[in-house]
Amino acid sequence: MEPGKTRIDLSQLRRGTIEYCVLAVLRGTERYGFELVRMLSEVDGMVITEGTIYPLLSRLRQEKLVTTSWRESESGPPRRYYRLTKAGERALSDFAEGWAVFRNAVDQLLEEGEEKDDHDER
Amino acid sequence: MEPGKTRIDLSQLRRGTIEYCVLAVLRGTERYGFELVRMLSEVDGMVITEGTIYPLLSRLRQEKLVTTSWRESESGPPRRYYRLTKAGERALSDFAEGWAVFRNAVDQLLEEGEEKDDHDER
DNA sequence: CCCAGGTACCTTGCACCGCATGGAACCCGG
DNA sequence: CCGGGTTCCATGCGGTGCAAGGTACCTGGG
Repeated sequence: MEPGKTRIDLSQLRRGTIEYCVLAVLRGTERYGFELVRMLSEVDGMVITEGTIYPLLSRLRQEKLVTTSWRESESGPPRRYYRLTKAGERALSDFAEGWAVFRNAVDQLLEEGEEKDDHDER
Repeated sequence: MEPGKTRIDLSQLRRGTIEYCVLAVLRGTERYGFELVRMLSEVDGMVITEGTIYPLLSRLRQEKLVTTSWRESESGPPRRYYRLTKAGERALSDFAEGWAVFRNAVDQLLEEGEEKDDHDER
């Protein structure tokens, strides 16, 4: 590890949000687990592995936020496709509300009293 | 509780952020634990209790992100005041970076596909 | 004088979830 | 037949928010 580059452990940050990011990606389409890992891994700031997603998907299924259906693949074992339920859609929009409030709270706290260097503008 | 108001458990969301919210509030001033609970509780979306803050503050002290000093109070037991260290300031700004990236990732995922018309402006 | 209630500190234990690890089954090309 | 890609899954550890409970100090009322 280089000094001066104190990387912070951000895995705790992702807690409680990955779940809904998955739901968000499932809006409108069916997708399978491995695909979700690839998709979300490509988003900057969203590291995700199989060890994360499969237990997560099991929980979503158990809570009836998604339904699943097996389908054959031409290049590999069969895939389990996930689709949003009504409850899943509602959970997602509920979360979006809570997220907005929380995000603003954190932004506000981080910005307050930070008027020295401003190199980005929104 | 009204029906149709399915509140989501947001405590998971707070994981890994409260710590830095505390550091943020400590920028420039000294504050004591009980005060921090009251301050953060007033921010919308930031529920916090003593059971959360004291273990958290202990950890911050152990990691040398804050230093403390006892001071008498005129109305009650003595207070332990917390002050940011250099390491604390650095940890805070490191987090702010990571937070911005993560927040944008979540925002992006939540917004995508939320539009009914098929023309985007970005 | 004592005791209820506010202030202020703290510890202990549970629950939750991200992720590392490891494994199974299927297919293909060499 | 063997290695490597794809696709699924289960298990266990570790960090952390929070509820519950405990101590000590001060003030005011009965």
